[in-house]
Amino acid sequence: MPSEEDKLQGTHSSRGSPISPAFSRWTSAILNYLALIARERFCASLSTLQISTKQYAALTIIAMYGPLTQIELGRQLGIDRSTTVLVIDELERLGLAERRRDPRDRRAHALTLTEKGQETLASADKLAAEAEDEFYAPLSSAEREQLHALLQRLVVSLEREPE
Amino acid sequence: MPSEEDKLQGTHSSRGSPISPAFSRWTSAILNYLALIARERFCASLSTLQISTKQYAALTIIAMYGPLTQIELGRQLGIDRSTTVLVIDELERLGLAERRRDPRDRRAHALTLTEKGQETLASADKLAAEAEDEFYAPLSSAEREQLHALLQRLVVSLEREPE
DNA sequence: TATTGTTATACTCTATAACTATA
DNA sequence: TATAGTTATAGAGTATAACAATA
Repeated sequence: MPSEEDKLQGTHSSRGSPISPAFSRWTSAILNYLALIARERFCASLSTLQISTKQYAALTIIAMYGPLTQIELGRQLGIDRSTTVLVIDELERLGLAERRRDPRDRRAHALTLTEKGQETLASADKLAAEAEDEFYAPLSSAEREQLHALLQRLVVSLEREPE
Repeated sequence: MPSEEDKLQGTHSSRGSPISPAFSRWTSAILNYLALIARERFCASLSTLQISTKQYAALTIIAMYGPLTQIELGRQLGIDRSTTVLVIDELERLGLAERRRDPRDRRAHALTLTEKGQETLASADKLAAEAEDEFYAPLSSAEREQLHALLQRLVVSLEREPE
């Protein structure tokens, strides 16, 4: 949040505690609650691959936009340079990503995925799809698409705002 | 609430950084992103009253269910006993809530709002309503209700689950 | 023994500031 | 001078464990 948003990473599980009816009139309160639960569950699912949601996000960005620098990755993830260092440190330790010297700018690193990184990403994508299927199972296909579309509209509108 | 929900309280503002298109296929990723923005904005709005979203949540619960104990409040907020102490410390310091001895159990505190606390809660409720109106302005009334209903359905389904 | 509130402590995630090596 | 990456450090928010008072 701020990935604060991604606070409450894989730390302590606040599982259980349902949202109080006192807040159910606020759409944003429900939004926050559901986002938390979804994150917790997906995080638990990803733990079988030994990675966090932020690391999964990093793998996704590197695969899609790589090779790219740490600054560029941090921008896509919405995190600081120094935080990016830690994320890549861990991915490199796990053998999922590599830092290479960028030939055109020797200050920068060119980030790429290893073969294992690509495999892990594919597995994580599968887990993500399963987690979504489970989480939105109470809705029909049409309703689920409707929800996605409404949320997407809000995102697009936010990006248009001057603020 | 689960905080985490409320992590990323009013700390550093990562405003700006939009969600990467790389994640837009996941409804839960959008959910997390929107929840973050909504929380940030509401938090900024509440800062005029000198309180955080968690403190606002506490005021709401005390007004609705009070007098109640700190344990009970913590349960409603989804936070630990020790964290509850800090929340109440601050509310008491601001003159918004009071700890009284519960006559039936002298270990416990009976939490109540002061008059100023009730006034602050009313102001905060107004700010919350305004924040919601602004945030969901891109949607029509019908769409906004639809969104709320879909999210509410997910919450209800989650509570039914054995897990 | 169990529970309420409290305190001390530790842990996680993150950012800020200062440093280095390049540019 | 400015920028990419790194490191050391600090802060916010939270939980865990131990304790006193009470049940």
